[in-house]
Amino acid sequence: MARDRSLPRRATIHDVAAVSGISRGTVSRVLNGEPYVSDHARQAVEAAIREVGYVRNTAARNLVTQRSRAVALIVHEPHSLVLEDPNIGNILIGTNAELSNADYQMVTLILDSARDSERVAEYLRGGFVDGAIILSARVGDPIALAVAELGIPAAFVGHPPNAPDIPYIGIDNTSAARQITTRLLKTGRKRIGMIAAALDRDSGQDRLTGFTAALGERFDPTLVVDFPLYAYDTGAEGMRQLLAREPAIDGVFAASDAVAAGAMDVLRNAGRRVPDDVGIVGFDDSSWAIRCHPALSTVRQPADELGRQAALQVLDQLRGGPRPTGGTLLQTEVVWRDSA
Amino acid sequence: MARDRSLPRRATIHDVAAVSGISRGTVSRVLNGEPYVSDHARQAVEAAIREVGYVRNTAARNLVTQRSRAVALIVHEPHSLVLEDPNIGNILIGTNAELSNADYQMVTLILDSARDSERVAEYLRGGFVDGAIILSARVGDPIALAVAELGIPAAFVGHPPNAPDIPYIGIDNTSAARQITTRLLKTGRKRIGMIAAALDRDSGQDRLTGFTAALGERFDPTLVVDFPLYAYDTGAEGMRQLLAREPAIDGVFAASDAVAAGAMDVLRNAGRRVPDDVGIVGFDDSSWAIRCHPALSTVRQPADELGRQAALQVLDQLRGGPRPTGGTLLQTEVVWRDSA
DNA sequence: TTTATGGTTGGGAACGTTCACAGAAGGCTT
DNA sequence: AAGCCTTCTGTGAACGTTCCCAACCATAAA
Repeated sequence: MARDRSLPRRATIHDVAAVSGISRGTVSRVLNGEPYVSDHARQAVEAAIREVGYVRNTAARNLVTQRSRAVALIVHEPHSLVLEDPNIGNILIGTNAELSNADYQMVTLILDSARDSERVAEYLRGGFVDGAIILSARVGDPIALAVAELGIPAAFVGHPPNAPDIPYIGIDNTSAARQITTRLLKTGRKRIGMIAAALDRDSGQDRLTGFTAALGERFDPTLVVDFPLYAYDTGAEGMRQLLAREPAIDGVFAASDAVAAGAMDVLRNAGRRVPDDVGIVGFDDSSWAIRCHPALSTVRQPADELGRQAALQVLDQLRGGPRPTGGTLLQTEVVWRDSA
Repeated sequence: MARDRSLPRRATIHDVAAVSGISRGTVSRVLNGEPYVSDHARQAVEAAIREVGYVRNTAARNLVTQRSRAVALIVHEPHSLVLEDPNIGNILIGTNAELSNADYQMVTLILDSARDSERVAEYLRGGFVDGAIILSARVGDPIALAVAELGIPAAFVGHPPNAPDIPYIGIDNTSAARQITTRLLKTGRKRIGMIAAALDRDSGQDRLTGFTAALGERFDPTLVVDFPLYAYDTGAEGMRQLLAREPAIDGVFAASDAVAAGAMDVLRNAGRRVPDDVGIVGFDDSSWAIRCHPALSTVRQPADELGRQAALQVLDQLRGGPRPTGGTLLQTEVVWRDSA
C-alpha cells in the first residue's frame, strides 16, 4: 500500500485557520453559514480558503454529523426493463437534478434478484445513505419493507397496493384514462375496447377504472383484455383477441404506448387503417409515441417532475419536516396526434 | 437539530471488542481479512458481530484511509439525449453491476451545462470519489481534462479525438461500419449514401471512415450528409437531402438506429419501399431496430460489457495496477434483419 | 539456560471535522 | 459603577475507524 504516491496533502480546516489567523471553530462557522461571525472574520476566512484551495473533507464531516449527505435511488426492475421504460430515465434525471442542487449525492442502486435485495437492505442499514427514493415497487417489495422498518426519510414514485406507510408521488391514472377515453369517444367511435396491463399495480388498475368510467353505459366487458406487462407483445396479442371478439371494433385504449405500438402493427397486418378504420390511443408519451405510424395520441406524464418531487419530498424530511402520509398526484396532459 | 430522535445508537467496533473480549485492533484485523489472527479470536469476533448487529461505519473508515470507495459515472449529454440513447442505460447497468460486485459505490453524475462542468470538477477535487468513468466525452471536454489533471484512476467509454491520456474501452467503429457497408453492397446496391452524425466524436468519425473504406472507388462524397446528433430528426433531414441530391439512391448507411428510423419514415413518405427500392442499415441494435418496419439490419455493440470493462479497468487501477495507455476494443456483431 | 524468531495481541495516535462550552468585548440598563 | 445582555471567538472533546509500534508467548536454535 503505497500510501503517499507524492500526494500533495489536501488543505484542511487547520490550514485555513493558520493562514487566515482565525480559529478553527470560526472557520467551521463560516463554512456552514452560521450566524455570529464578524464580517472581518468571514472575509479573512474566505480569502484563505481560496488561497490554499480548501475543500471540505466529507468523510470527517459525515463522521461527526452522523449522516452521509447521500440519497439512494432504488430501481427495482428486471434489467432489461430499465431501458425499455422511458419514464425511468426521466425520473432519474429529475431526481438527480434536485438532489445535486441541494448538495446531496444520488447513489443509484439497480436491483433485480432476491440476492440483490438482501445486499441493498444491508447497504441501507449500513447508514450509507440518509434517505431513499423507491421506483416501481411491487406488492410486498422487500426493499420497501426494509426502508419502512429503518424509518429513514423516503418516498415512492408510484406506489404498489398495500405499500408500507411511505409518502408517494404519482399521477392520477384514473382521471387521465378517463380524459383520453372521452376524447376518443368524441371522434365518433362506437365500439371501443381496452388492452389493459399490469393490473397488480395501481397504474394498471386505475387506467382500467378510468376507461370504464368514461364509457359509462357503453362499457362492454367483453371488449377488455388484460396481460401482466406493459409491453409491445401485450398489445399485439391483445389486439388479435379483440379483433376476434369484435371485428367491428373501431376504437382502442392501450394501457401504454408500447402496448399501442403492438396493437397498431396487428391492425395494419389485418388490413385496418389507423385512424380511418380504428382509432387508437396510448399512455406515457414515450418515444414509442412518435415512432408509431401514424403518431400516437397519448397521455403525457411528467416523469422528470415525478423524480424532482420525490427528491424534494425526501429532502424536506431530511430537514426535519414531517413525513406526510398518502401521496401527491401530478397533472397529466392529453397529447393529441394522428392515431385517433 | 434533534440529534437523537430515539436512535438506538449503532454498534461500533468497540461494542464488538467488548462483547467478544478481543481487542479493537484484532477486531479490525478480522474485519479486513488480515493475516495474523488466531482462529479462536476470529470466531469470537464473528460471533460478536452477529450478536450486536455490527456494520462498519464508512465515514470513519474513509476518514482514516483517505478514500471513499466510490466511483463516479460521469454522463456528459444534453439531458434529453440520456434517454434517446439506449446504450447509456446499458452501460450504466454494466458499470453498476461490476462496481457493486467489488463493494464500490457508483455515483451517477449527469451534467449538461458549463456550470455543471465546474460543479463536477469541484466535486472530483473534493475527493468524493476514488475514480471516474467518463461517458460520451467530446473534444476538449473540461471534465476529462480535470480528471486527467487530478490523476485519479479513470477510464473512458469511447474516447474523443485528442483526449487526455486516460485508458478507454470502446468498439472498433471503423471495422464495424466497414463490415455492414460491405454486406449492404453485396445486396446489389449501386448508389449508396451515408447519413453521418457526431463527427466530433470518435464513434461518428470512425463510422464514416469505415463506410468510405468499404465503398472504395464507389465512394461518392456528394452522397454523404452529416449532422451533430445521433437523432431521429437527423435521419429525417438527412434522407430528404440525400433524395434531393440523388433520386436514384438505393442504399443508406445511417450512423445510428435512431437516424435510420428517421430516414426510413422519410423514404416511406416519398413512396420508396424498404428494402425493395432502398436498402438501409443502422448502428447500435437498440430498441429502435426491432420497432422499425421492416426490422432494421444493424450492428450490435455490447453496451453493458463496455460498462463492465470500464469499471474493471478503474478497479484495477484502484488496486494499484498500472494505468494502461491506449484502449481496449470489444467485438461487435452484424445483425441482419429485413431492412436491407 | 539464553537468544532469536515468528505468530498474535493490545492500545496510543491520528484522520478532519462539528459541537458544546467558556469566556471576552462592547453596549445598554439600573 | 455594576450588572446583564448580545455578539463574537477559541479550544477541548468527541465521532469510529485504521495504522503502527511495542509487547507477549511459544517454540526452535545456539
